[in-house]
Amino acid sequence: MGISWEGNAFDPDCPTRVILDRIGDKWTVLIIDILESGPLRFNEIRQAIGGITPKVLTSTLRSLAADGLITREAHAEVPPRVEYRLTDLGRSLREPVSTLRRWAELNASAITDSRERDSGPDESRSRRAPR
Amino acid sequence: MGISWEGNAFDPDCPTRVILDRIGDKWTVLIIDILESGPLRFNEIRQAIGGITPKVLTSTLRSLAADGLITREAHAEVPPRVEYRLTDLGRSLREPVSTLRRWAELNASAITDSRERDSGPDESRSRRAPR
DNA sequence: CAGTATCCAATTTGATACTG
DNA sequence: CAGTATCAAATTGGATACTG
Repeated sequence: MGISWEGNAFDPDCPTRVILDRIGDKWTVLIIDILESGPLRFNEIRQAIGGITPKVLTSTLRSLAADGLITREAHAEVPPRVEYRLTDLGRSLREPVSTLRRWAELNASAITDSRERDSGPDESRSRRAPR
Repeated sequence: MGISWEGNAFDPDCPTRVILDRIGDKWTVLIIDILESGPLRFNEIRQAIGGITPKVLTSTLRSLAADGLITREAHAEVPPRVEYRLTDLGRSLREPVSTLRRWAELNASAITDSRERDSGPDESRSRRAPR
């Protein structure tokens, strides 16, 4: 209904806050992207991403599954085989994220230019604004 | 243009990563929303939001200004008056964020239901998935 | 008014090693 | 293979007090 959550960003259960937290996560969007082309196993995801430790991958995957964005299917075999698959809900998230991505790419230079102006023309280039 | 940054989520300078980091921030979206209706002063923003400490507000505002999403105008008066104002770039960000917000609200119940299913029907309700 | 300065607690992230 | 267990490092967030 028309209930406005705006201003409720403090509430960790506000749907907007929930999804903002998810996609703000370093790995979430990447994992969703990777799963788009089909289900993958734990180590396949791990290698596809590179740089993620098993612990972090596990917790990210769990969060995604808890929110219903992906499913986890453990096949009772030996050696074990577990497949992670994007749900329809997870797939549907790609569209709004793409919108954001397009905005980001379209305005990347504006942001970069602003940052350079901000840090000053003759300042060390390695510096970046605090986040 | 066609250059794909997908898979470059590690690079903190990847435009998508940049914007995902920004809007994933607890206060950013809220501040942008609040500034929509007109420029505000430091303490006006602070009170409008509530719960943010000056230190955090300062750094958030600095980041936003560095990326060109808002401007900071200090008027040489006493007592000092500083106005923060949304830039066109900042305003333009509201649309993709709204798309995301709509998705979140549309799918909030699906996520909530999934979480409940995930934690089990008879488990403590205070628990939430790790993020 | 619009911040800054300190300090601290909590959360995250990761490296590394180990196991059902 | 698909994780878990530990531990350490780093990044935040916030409380509180003070200042140009």
